[in-house]
Amino acid sequence: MDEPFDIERLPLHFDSAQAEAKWDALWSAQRIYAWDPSRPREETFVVDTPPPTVSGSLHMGHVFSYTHTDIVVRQRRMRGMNIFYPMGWDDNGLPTERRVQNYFHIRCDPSLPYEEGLVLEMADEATRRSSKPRPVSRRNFIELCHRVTQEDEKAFEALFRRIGLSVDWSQSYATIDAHSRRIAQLSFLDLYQKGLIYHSESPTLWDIDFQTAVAQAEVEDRVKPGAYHEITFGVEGGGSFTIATTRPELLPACVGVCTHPEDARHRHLIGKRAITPIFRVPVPIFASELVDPQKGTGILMVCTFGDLTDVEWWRTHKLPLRPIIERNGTLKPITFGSDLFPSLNPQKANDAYRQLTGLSVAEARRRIVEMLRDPSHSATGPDHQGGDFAPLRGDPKPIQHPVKHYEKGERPLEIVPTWQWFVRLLPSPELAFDPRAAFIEQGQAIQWWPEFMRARYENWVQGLHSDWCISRQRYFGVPIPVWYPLREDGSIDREHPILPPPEALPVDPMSEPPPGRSESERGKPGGFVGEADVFDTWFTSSLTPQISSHWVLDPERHRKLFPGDIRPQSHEIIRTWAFYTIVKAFFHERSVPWRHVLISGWILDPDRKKMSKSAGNVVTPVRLIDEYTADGVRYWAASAKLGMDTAFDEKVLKVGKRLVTKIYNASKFILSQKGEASLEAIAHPLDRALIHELRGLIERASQAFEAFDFAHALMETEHFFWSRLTDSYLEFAKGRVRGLLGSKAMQQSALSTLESALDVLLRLFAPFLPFITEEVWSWKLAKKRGFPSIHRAPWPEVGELSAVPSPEDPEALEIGIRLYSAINKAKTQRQASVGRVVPFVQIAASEGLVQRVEPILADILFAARVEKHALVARPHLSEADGFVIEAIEIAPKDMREEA
RNA sequence: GGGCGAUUAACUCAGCGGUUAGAGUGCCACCUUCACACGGUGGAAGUCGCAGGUUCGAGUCCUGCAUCGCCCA
Repeated sequence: MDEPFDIERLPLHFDSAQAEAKWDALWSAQRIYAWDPSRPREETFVVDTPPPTVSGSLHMGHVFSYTHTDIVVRQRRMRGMNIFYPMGWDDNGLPTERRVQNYFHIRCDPSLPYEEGLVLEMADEATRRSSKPRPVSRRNFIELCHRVTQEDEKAFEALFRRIGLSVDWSQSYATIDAHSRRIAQLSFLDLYQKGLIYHSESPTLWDIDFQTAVAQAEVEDRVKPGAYHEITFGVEGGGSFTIATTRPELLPACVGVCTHPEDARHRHLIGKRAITPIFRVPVPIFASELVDPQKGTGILMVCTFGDLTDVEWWRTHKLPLRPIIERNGTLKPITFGSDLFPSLNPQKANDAYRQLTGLSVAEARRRIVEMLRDPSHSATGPDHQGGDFAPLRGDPKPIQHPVKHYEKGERPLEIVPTWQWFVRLLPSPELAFDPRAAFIEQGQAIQWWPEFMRARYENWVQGLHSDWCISRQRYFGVPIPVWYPLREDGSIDREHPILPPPEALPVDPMSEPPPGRSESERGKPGGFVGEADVFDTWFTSSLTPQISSHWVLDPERHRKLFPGDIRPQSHEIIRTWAFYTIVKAFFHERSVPWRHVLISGWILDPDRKKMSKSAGNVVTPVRLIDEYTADGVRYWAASAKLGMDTAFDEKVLKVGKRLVTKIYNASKFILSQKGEASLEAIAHPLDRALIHELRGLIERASQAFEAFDFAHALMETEHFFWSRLTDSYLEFAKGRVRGLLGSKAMQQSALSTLESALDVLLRLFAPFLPFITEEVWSWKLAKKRGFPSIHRAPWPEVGELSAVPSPEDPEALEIGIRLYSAINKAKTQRQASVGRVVPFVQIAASEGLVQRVEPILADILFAARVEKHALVARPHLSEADGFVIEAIEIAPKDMREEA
């Protein structure tokens, strides 16, 4: 940077790899991207960066969206904003646990004691196949999770640096680090105090493989094959009816029967009691609008629990709770003939149920279907102890139906009553307002880019049907900061949880005693137990603005950073990340978390499938950066507008690299010219026309950035650079620049125009192509303009060119291009290169055009290597006809030296 | 089933009420040219998904339909 610029020393080709490494190191060393905490909020631009899930590798989808953010950030920085652009790592949660289990071939067994100094190596494939996972203690497991994520974070940072993200790395956080744990636990205490959190044993969506609760936002419907089983029930006092169910194995959990109030087929049954087959349990028959008379037989059994409607009926009709599914998805032992499980024939019921105990849901279904084929299990007879026909009517009818799955899970979710913590999202007597209406309002106070993405958010809020279950039965997560007293009989008193004071956070209730108690009381009657559950990862991730702003811990910093300016993210997590973040900001401070949400689209493979690790169609970035340069890769990302899914196409990267090369070469030429450039010297009509057009470009590019339409700004800038500057103006100016044409003043005018235009264009390109622009800037302009880094130089403004008067003919450049093209075309059609000398050309045009081209004619003809010419006005030509080459002579190749 | 988006040249995309619809890539022809062959010049290439409608005028607005994708049931 200190070396004087010397054209002779510049290599023919731009060494991008060397330059990228050099600038990354220099930017770091000079803290170009550091946030300045002393500047006020109005001058600050705050980014709520998505913390990537640290899962081992980044693909082009990541590069795509992170580059979008960086482009916006870099432009704002050049506009003088004090940028707060942190990086977070989302390392807690299931993806990390799964990766760590697989990496070391281990599983967590919380009953095991901690092994001091446990060192494990990555397991090889043979070990994974031949042996069972090694059990490790909870604490060892968590330590191993930390180890793996720290390695992953390094790899992620390296890649993010390679693509030139202007992140302030000193502001990094991890969602599992002590600071994030403290903020998450503070959030819990605050919500608890505000009555927005409650603890209850209630039916919860439950993944039987991961054995954890999941929230509505993590559930997805998958269309799976199933079958309607038509099963005949008896009726107390005589009669029968036939229900249809896809889950016959839940028959022992049946607590009621339900039909539509208007359904004439079943209206006579309402108010009576039905008797279930096999188990002979009397259950009430009631009516509900929620029943779809078109589905199945129009009458159905209500179980605890087959689906979420069952939960609703169970609540509203105060039905008994008869859960039969264990947390691992098998049928638990139960005894009929008890208060909870009544039966008209307990012995038969228990004989039957015994065959189901311990079976998986799928196995139990097959077994119970066999039983239902036996007429002796029918409850339709007068004493309900058998009947004339089997309860199962005909064969099950196969259907395709949506089944709820955990988004990361394989087997269908069950609904299991468990103790869980919830954040209120639905209206309730405890709240003075409808949270959903408030969330919609908050969404409207935020600007969504593109605007239509707001509909995704509103759809989600309107469809909310559950409070937010925030507890997870996992290990690597933020602990829920709660203990429970143990009664004298050793039972857990969940009604009186013990919470820590805010200053004690973060706490781990599994390894620390509550305030004022001693660890020796743990697990003893009269003592306490720690809450073993951890938070849903979204409970922490929804606090990224507060984690960055040090909410509660540093009010002054918080005021400078909250609410933020932009939240970049992708559209599939509007219902989770965007939604929960809005919820938290509203509940904690009645505020929006940020002013703008920027939604990047997806990168699709050529088959238009989303590029994702699980789909196995990822393209890894490093090879592409090596081949097309970091700027080239960024060019590709920058070419796509926000919200638009884009098919991955390597051709676009190639174009990016071509642009980088062109900037390098054109800059080399322009900046190697001798002489002092100044705006005041710009006097030639062509020069003033170029500057005039440049002012228009600055306006259009700046406006595009206001609407976060960086792709448009890039397109405009690129087009100007290529077609106005390098393809034409640069050629027209060469005669004067070399002193071969016109006066000394006109030479000054040309080189001043070139340098000024390059100066502006480099700055317009800088947010997109940070490496090549910084490289070129450093040659000469850095010192001359007094901004050592282009990324701290001012974003171009029209006003900075005000020393250059408007051209008399604003279209002078356009007219020049038309003449130049006409001559080039004539040469090409005669199979001559554009470099060939033209001893004579006769050009015809309209009278008006002839007059307009006069002031610039010499420059154009020089560029076209014309020696003698005749320019004639033809009355039959209009200005739109342009220039007509009526005659042209082209010199032989070897004459070009004489030019 | 409800909501949202996409559908423009072989490919990737601009254009979103106003003259014969654009760019880049690819293709074809030509050109080593003094910043650049990691170039340049020129060319061919589209009934703007389909059908109606509004308008003096419609890829551009409206209504249906089709196909693809996403979100939600």
